[in-house]
Amino acid sequence: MPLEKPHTAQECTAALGAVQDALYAVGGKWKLPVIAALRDRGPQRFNELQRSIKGISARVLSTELKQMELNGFIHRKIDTGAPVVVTYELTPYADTLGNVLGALREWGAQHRNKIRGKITAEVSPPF
Amino acid sequence: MPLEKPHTAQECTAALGAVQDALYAVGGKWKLPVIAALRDRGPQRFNELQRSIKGISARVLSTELKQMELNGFIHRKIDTGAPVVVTYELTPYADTLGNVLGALREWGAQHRNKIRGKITAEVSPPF
DNA sequence: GTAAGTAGTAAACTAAAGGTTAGTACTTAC
DNA sequence: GTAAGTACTAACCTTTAGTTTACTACTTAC
Repeated sequence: MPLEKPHTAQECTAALGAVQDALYAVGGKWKLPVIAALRDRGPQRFNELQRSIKGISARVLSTELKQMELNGFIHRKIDTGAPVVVTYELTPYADTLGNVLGALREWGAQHRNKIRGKITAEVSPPF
Repeated sequence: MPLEKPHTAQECTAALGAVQDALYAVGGKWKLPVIAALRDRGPQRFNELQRSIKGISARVLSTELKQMELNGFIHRKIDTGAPVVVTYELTPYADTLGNVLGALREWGAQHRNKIRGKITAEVSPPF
């Protein structure tokens, strides 16, 4: 069952809203690549991060980082020494996405196979 | 860990792609409301469905239904009797979204509380 | 025959997301 | 002092998502 069956209309609306909030938090083109870059290359500075994530522009990186900071996924660390150094890093809170991303990845992988299978099945038989 | 740590760059890219495919399949403004409407009101005809989902236009409903049919979530049943009757219904495959939607709803609900808590905490102390 | 319903599609629009180019203010290396 | 780097922001443009309004072709009830 897609969403456990809620009993009241309020519960149903709340469940829908919660799912949509979650989708919004990880949705868009670049949030996952940002998380992935920080996860497997560690904390990075702005330009470093831009180079890590192929194709992202400074403008978009900047806005994504701000949203993700608001959502608590990212910490913007400022060292106010001789040259100010700004470093972005994942917070422990970002780890709470584990289940969500795990479920999405698993379902997505299976779905990809299913769709590919369908196309191959429709096209291949006579060959 | 957000995404179990893959060992190769290929695995990492594949995992990211899978997550993005999944997000695409359930993303957008209306796919979840459509699923919810069919889930709790049962199979419905086009205009019926449009009335069930407050605010959706015929054009958008039409395109959402087509995409969801391609993804295998929905079956378009045609009874070619005296008046042709078209009915939309969820397929068993739509149920495979259970884990994904469950994880999203749970995380989303918790996140909503966290964010609300933060704002209240920031604003309320002196009062 | 006309009013209302079914199952949509077409054309034109607005809004939101994202991309491109350029520029700021500052620092460090040569 | 000039070239290159850091950490961005501003202005503008394109693309995509979603909305609005109207329309078709067909059926059923009165």
